Amino acid sequence: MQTETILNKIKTEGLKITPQRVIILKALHSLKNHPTVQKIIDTVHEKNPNISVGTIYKTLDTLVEKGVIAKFGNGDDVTRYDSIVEDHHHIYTSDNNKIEDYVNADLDSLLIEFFNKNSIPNLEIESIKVNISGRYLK
Amino acid sequence: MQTETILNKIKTEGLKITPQRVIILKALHSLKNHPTVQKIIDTVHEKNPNISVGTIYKTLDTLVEKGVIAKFGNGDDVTRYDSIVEDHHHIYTSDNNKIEDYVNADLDSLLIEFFNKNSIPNLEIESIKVNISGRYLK
DNA sequence: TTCTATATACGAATAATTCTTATTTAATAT
DNA sequence: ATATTAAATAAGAATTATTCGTATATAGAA
Repeated sequence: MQTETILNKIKTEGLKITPQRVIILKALHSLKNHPTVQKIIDTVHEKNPNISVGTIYKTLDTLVEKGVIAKFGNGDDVTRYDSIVEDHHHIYTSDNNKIEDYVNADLDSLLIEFFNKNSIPNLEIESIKVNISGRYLK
Repeated sequence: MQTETILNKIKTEGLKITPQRVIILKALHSLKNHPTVQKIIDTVHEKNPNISVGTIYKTLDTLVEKGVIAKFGNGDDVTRYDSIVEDHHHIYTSDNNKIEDYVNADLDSLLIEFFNKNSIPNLEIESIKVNISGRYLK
């Protein structure tokens, strides 16, 4: 979702469009690689050192709550934010510590079909995300 | 992996079998549901309040490093430990905050086959884990 | 322009995790 | 069985991450 779309969305939800929110959102969108809070704080503070850390945490929480950004954790104790909420998967590599997006509609269909045929008793599935771990060959 | 198997394994790795390690491992194995560190600490302290928190953290780290237990994070800022390292998937439900294991060999084959046909350039895949989110119908 | 609920800054408080160091101990060799 | 020693532990201090409380500021509505 683009920054503008998100701003509209949160406005619709009855939240105010503040300069802080705009700046934080733009920072998140400029950081392509699933940034940690610290990375977002650093980026925001480069040009706006006056925005408080508490506000950044709170704004991110609010955005997650409104479903316009996502939050996830890997096993490394760092919480990461994802500016994309649309369904997609992640590739983790041991080489670098980047987390890449993996989008593949065929995979999605395959999984949906699988769970249609093999449904889990009483469970209504809301999302299926695949985490691919591996390493890049030199 | 059973406690005994793990003890043998870490012994082979040149680590000492200490009472603390045995107690912590058993606690982890008795807690079926992907416990947080806090839960493990509480369980250990029920009968062994003398085992220090630092030791518990360190022991868990060591076990993860040796690959005999696993560590993962969901988006809720809590690090969780998994006594099972063998490939399996997780079901997250919004209702309760439990995380269930999902084991299905057919799903595994399906995924392996898919990525054989649709390999990701230069990436050697080491593991594929599926996170299923949903809610249980009453 | 005024008004008011909401948002922000600031720093204090809390929680989670790591680090430091003196002491203890498991496992090895004797 | 005992001595030896590298590794492990306890304890709590230090660090880092996150949340909270509150006085002030402000976006958006009237």
